[in-house]
Amino acid sequence: MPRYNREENDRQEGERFVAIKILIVEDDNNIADLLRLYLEKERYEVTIAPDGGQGVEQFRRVRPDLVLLDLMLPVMDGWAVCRAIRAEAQTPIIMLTAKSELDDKVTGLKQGADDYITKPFEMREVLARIEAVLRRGGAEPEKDRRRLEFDKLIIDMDSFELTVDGKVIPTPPKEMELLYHLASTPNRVYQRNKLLDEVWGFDYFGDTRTVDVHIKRLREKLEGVSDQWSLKTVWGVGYKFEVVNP
Amino acid sequence: MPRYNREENDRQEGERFVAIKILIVEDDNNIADLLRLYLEKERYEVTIAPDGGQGVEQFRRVRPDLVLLDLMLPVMDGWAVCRAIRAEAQTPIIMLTAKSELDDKVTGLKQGADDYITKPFEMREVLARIEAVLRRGGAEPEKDRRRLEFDKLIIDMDSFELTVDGKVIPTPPKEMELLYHLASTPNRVYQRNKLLDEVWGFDYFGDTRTVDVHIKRLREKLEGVSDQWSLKTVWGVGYKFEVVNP
DNA sequence: GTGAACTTTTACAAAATATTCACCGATTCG
DNA sequence: CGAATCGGTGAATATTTTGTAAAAGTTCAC
Repeated sequence: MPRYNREENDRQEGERFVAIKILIVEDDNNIADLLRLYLEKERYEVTIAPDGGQGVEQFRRVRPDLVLLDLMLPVMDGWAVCRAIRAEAQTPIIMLTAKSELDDKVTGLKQGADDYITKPFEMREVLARIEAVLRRGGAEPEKDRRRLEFDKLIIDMDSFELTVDGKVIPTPPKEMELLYHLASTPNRVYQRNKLLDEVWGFDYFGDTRTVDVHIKRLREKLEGVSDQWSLKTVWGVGYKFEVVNP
Repeated sequence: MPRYNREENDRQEGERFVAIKILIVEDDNNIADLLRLYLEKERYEVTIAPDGGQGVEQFRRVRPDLVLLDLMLPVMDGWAVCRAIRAEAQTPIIMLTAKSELDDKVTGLKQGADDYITKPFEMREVLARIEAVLRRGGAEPEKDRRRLEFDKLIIDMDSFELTVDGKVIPTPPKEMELLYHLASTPNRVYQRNKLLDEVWGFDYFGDTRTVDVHIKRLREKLEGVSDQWSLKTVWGVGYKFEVVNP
C-alpha cells in the first residue's frame, strides 16, 4: 500500500474554506460598500469601520488578515491608525489615498503600510494588490482544507486520498495534483502548457505529452463512475474537468 | 535527447497568435539568459540588451510590449534608460533592483517604472508581475471572461463550449475562434483576408475559400436557431455576425 | 436574360492532434 | 540494498480537424 507525502508541492490554489478577513477603514459609505461588494464576491470576510477610532477598535476585535485603510479619515487620520495597528501586529495594510502625492507615499510607507492604491481605483487592481500582499505576507489561512467533492468522488489533498464511489483508490502524487487542479475550476479548459506550469511547476521543462499520459492514468481510475462529471478532452486546446449543470 | 515540443508549433493550443515582445536590459549574462529561458518557455519573444545604450537602441528597433530593466547598468544606468524610454513611449517597465531600498523604489516610480522586483527574485514572481503589468496595461495576454451571449447562443471560450438553444454543440477550435471573432463585434463586416489574418494568424498563407468552408460548417450548427442573429454574407466583401438592432 | 464574378456545397486528402503502449531511469520504501 | 512504484519519453496507432479543389448554385451589372 503506497503512501505519499506531500512536502514539496504546496503551490496549489485550492479553494479556501476559512475566509480571509479584511477590515476596511473608510468614511465614505459608497466606497466602503463598493469594496465590500467585490470583496465578498471573492469570499473575503469584510468588516467596515467608518473612522479611525472604530478602525482600531474593530481591528482588535476581529484581528483581520489585512487592512484597507483610507488616508483621509475624520478624527484620527490614516497614518495614526496605521501606527496604532503596527504597534500591535504586523497585519498587512494597504493604503487608499485620494491624491497620488508622492509625499504621501513616502510617509505612508515609512509608517508601515505595505502597499498603495490611489483613488479612483479599479476593483481589479484592488483585488490584485490584496492578493499580492497576502501572498507576500504568507498569511494564508486557506490550506486548512483542500478537499473537493463531487458525485461519488472525493479529492482530498490533505489525506492525499482519492475516493471513488466510496473506495479509496491509490493514486500517485502527480495524478492527484493534476486532478485536483482541474477539478478546482470545473468546466474550465486548461491548456497543456498551463497545466505543466501550474501543476508541474513553472520551472519544469518537458513534453506536453506527459499531461496526456497522466490524464489517461486518471481516466482509468475514474471511468464510468458517475455521469455527473468527466475528464474531457477539448480538441486542439487541452483538458477540463467537466461537471453537468454548473 | 529530449524534445520540447512546447516551443515548436507557435500558435498551438489556441493561445495568442502574435507573440508579446519583452526587452531585457541586463548586463549580467547569467541572469539575462535565465530570464530568456523562462520567458521563451511562456512564449514571449525576448530581446536582450547588455547595457543602457543598447537598451534604448533595441527598444527603438523592436518596440517591445514590456521592458525588464536592471537598475545597475554600466555606462548609462537604469533610471536614465527608464526616462529615455518614457520620453517616447508608455511601454510598461519593470525594474530589477538589487537592493530593496525604499529610496530606489520612490525614485524609480518617479521616473516612471510600473513595478519593482528585487533581486534575488523568483522566476514565479517575475512571471506573475509581468502578466499583471501587461493585463493592467490592457495588452491582455488573456481576457478575463471570454464569453459572449446572444439569444439562444452562448460562445464561451473559457470552457470552449458552444451552447445553442441550451444544448452544447461540439465545435472544433477554428470554428469556435472564427465565430467568437465575428460575434465579438456584431454587425461588423470582416473581409476574408482580415479573418485569415486575425483568426488564422498573420503568418498563415492559404486560400480564402477556407473561410467560406468554416462559415458553412458554422451555419450548419446555427441555422434556424434564432431570428435575433445570423451569419450573413456581405456579397463581394466578406462575412458578419448580424444581430437585429433596436 | 446572360455572363462574369462570387459564394455555397461536397467530397476527399492532408495535417494536426490525441490515445495508447511499452519501456526505462529515478525514486521511494521496506 | 533490493523490489516496487512512479514519472516521463518515444513511437505506433487512432481520431478529428482543416484545407483544397472542383462542381453547383447565386447574385449583380448591363
